[in-house]
Amino acid sequence: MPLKKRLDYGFGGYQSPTIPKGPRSVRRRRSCKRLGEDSQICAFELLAAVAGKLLQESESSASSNAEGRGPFDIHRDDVKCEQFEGDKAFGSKVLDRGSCIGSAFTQDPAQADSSKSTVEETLDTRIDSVLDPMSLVTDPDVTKDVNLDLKLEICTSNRASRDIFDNVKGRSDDESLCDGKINNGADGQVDNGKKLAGDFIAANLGCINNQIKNRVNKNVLRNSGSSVQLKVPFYRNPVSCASFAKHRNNVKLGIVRDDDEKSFRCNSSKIKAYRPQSRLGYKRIRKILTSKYWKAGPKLKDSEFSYSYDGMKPFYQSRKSLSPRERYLRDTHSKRRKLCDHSFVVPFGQEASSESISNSPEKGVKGGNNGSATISHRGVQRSPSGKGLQKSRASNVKLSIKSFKVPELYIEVPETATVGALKRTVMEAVTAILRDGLRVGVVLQGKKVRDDNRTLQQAGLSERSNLDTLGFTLEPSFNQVPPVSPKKPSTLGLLGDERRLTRSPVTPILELALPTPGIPKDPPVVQLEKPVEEKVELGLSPSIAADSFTAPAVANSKALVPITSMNAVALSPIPSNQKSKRSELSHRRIRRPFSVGEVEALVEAVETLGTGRWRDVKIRSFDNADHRTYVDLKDKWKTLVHTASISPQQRRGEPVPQELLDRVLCAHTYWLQHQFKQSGKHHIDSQRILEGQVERVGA
DNA sequence: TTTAGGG
DNA sequence: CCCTAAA
Repeated sequence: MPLKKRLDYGFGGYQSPTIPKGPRSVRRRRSCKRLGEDSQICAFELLAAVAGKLLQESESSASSNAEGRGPFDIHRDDVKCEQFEGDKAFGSKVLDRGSCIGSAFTQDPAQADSSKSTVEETLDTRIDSVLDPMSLVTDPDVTKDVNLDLKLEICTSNRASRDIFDNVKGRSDDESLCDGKINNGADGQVDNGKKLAGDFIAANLGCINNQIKNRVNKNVLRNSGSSVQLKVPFYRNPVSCASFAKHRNNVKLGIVRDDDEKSFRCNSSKIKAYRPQSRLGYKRIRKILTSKYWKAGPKLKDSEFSYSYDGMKPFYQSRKSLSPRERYLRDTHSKRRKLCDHSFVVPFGQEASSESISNSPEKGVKGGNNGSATISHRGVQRSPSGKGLQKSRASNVKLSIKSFKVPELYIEVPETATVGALKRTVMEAVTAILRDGLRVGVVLQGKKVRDDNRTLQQAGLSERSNLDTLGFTLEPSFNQVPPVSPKKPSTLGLLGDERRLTRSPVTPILELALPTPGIPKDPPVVQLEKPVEEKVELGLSPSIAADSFTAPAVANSKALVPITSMNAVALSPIPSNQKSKRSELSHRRIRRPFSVGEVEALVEAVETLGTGRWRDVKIRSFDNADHRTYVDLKDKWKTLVHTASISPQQRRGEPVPQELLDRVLCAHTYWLQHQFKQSGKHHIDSQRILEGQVERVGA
């Protein structure tokens, strides 16, 4: 079948050899795009909330939860929680009408709308209802409200710290805060936590709670007079649920929020200070923050946590759950890589803290009991003792982080699943997120500060002037590991281990088959998707930070498999190491065939956004896939169109489902027409056009 | 930097 | 995937 340069699939005689492209100046930078881009699901928050609720319920069966106990009130076989941004709505609707070649565009705007509202309402209720329990979980004995006012003081010291949470875990006494006794600290932590939080029943969460309590409540709250409150913005107004593919018999829930200032219940003004960075900066930050990939973790069992050896691991980890080998790996890793160079030191005097911005290796951070947590950056590897204390001449940089946002999370469970199953799924997801640990990154003026040895001054942070462009990021400790087949739960553990071993710049590419989005899985599926931007509000100082946080794909003991939405699609680990990148520069990139899942995501995005907006496509569906550039996506689309236009016999490589190819052709055709309309400024009745299209297709 | 296309 | 002209 000959392929014309531009395919022309029916449209009454319309030929499109030369489709005028809209001038670049016309490129849309609509706000709605931003909407879609920014809209993230605060799923983690929901999860946390739900988990809290779970806890509550398990604690007292007589819990008086007023809200319905039933599952989310979703009545359709196939509910799609999706809200289209302007463009998308249009495109989808139109496409729907024109749904050519059978299965192409399955979205029914009407249905989507109605169900959307239903879902939203339900979720709203739901979420609200869990809010209380959450606060309880977060801090049963200290926090009275859910507002967060975690004040951090960044001491402009050179003192390197292993990682924030190591230090946060710090003791309440005057013991050295940064003595690097991670293990010991962790031990005490756990034990103590158990004692303190003995009444937490749910094992997993209990574990987490314990540690949180210890590290946050005990060490921060108690030690300091100031308050550290976790603010958990529970939900934001539903704005858009990114790309839900239609699944038979599965209900996907997307907790949606908007990305507006209203999301932040306090200090919106400060948020605004950050906002102006606008899309570009935002995107950049997200890109950076969104570090790569989370992998499915090993199955979870109460006693079976596997912890990352990375950054904040100690925060969530209990030593006893580590095997010797794990411990070894962890330790060696932390030594080998200065993973986290920012430490979260518990409050002790702002004045007394740290060294100046110069390269002084070791500065203790101690002092008055002023209650602010201190983040000390040091440019040098932490010395063993870390007890040093020196007065600094340089002024401290004070920051207050008001809240952390967590990753968007999609949960997919069969309609027939029980509420209990849903709860367990959520619980597992939450647990897995925490279990795998996080790292902290620093972003300054939209750029990630990679050099951990740089001083704040050197990084340009020595003065307040730059604080407003300072951001902290939460990053997954590990690269995402390709999801495993649901049928092979046993491999989960292996992967879990393997990922530890393979996280080197030369990590081989793991290309595992991904479940096709269109194919419902029996086991519940939890997916953490698109990273959610995280904002850190700064209280004392003029700085505000943005924080992003990628979501881990989570697997439960039943072999949960992340569904494919490109954002969660298994990604081959990419060397985060710039050097290796550079050294490889000018080399041809390795070939990375698109998986079906990726194709699906691409198709979905193009259906929505159209061709010619590859950057947007990238952002929309491949934001996390750093190895897919918009050029790649464009190229892939090109080949897809070609593939779709040739006979199946001529196709090579991994077969793409015909359904997808059909959608490719349909979208391709549609957008040709659409572009034509746009550029020609002809306001042709789309209905008629599409009707014509349908006729032709039908014929 | 992003698009659009040829290689 | 790469390379690049254009915008």
